[in-house]
Amino acid sequence: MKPIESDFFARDTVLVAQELLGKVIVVGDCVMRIVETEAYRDDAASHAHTKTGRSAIMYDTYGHVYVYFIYGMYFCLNFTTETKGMPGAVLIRAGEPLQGIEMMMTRRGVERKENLCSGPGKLCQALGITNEHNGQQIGSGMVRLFDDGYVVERIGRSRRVGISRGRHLFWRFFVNGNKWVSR
DNA sequence: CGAGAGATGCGCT
DNA sequence: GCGCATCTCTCGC
Repeated sequence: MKPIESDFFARDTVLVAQELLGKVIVVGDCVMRIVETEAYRDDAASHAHTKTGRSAIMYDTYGHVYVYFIYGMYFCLNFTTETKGMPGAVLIRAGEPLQGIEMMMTRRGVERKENLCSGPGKLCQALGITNEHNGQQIGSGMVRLFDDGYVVERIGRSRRVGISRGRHLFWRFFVNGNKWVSR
C-alpha cells in the first residue's frame, strides 16, 4: 500500500479521473476501491464554471478533499486537481467495499453489499463523509489514498450522470464490467 | 423489472 | 426563489 502523493493530482483532471480507478480510499476503519469517477474542470456542468465561495477550492488547491451538499440530503466526495489557476476536481462515484463492511452497512441501513457504495451519495454515507471533511489535504486528514498495485484491465467511458449542461463531454470513467459500478 | 415522483436544504443570482 | 454532480419508494406491467 503506497500512499498517493499530491503531485498525482497536479495534472489534467480527465487523466487523473482515469488513473484514480483501482486506487484505494481509507477513511477510519473503512476501505474501498474506486471503480467509477467523473472529471469536472471549468466546463458548463462544473461548480467551477464560475469561481464562487464553494468552488474556490477547485481553483486554489490540488490533492485536497472537496465535499459538497446536494439535494438537501446527500454529500459528494471529490479530490481537487490541476495547477496554475485551472480549476478541477474528480468526483468519486462508486467503489468496491473492502474493509469495515459492517460499519458501512450500519451507516447505510441496507442489507445488500451491492447497495453500499454504488453512487456518490451512497458512497459518502457509507464512509461517513460530511462537510467537515471539506478542505482537508488528502493523506494528512481523515481521508487517505493508496496504490496497492491493483491493475485496471479496461476503462469504460461515458457521459457524466445527472447533469443538464456539458452533456457532450464523455468524462465519466469506470472499471469495465465491474459489478460495483453504479446504475 | 422500469418509470415517475417526493424528500429536503443550501448556494447562488 | 430556483435549481441541484442523488436516492428511495411506489405503482403499474
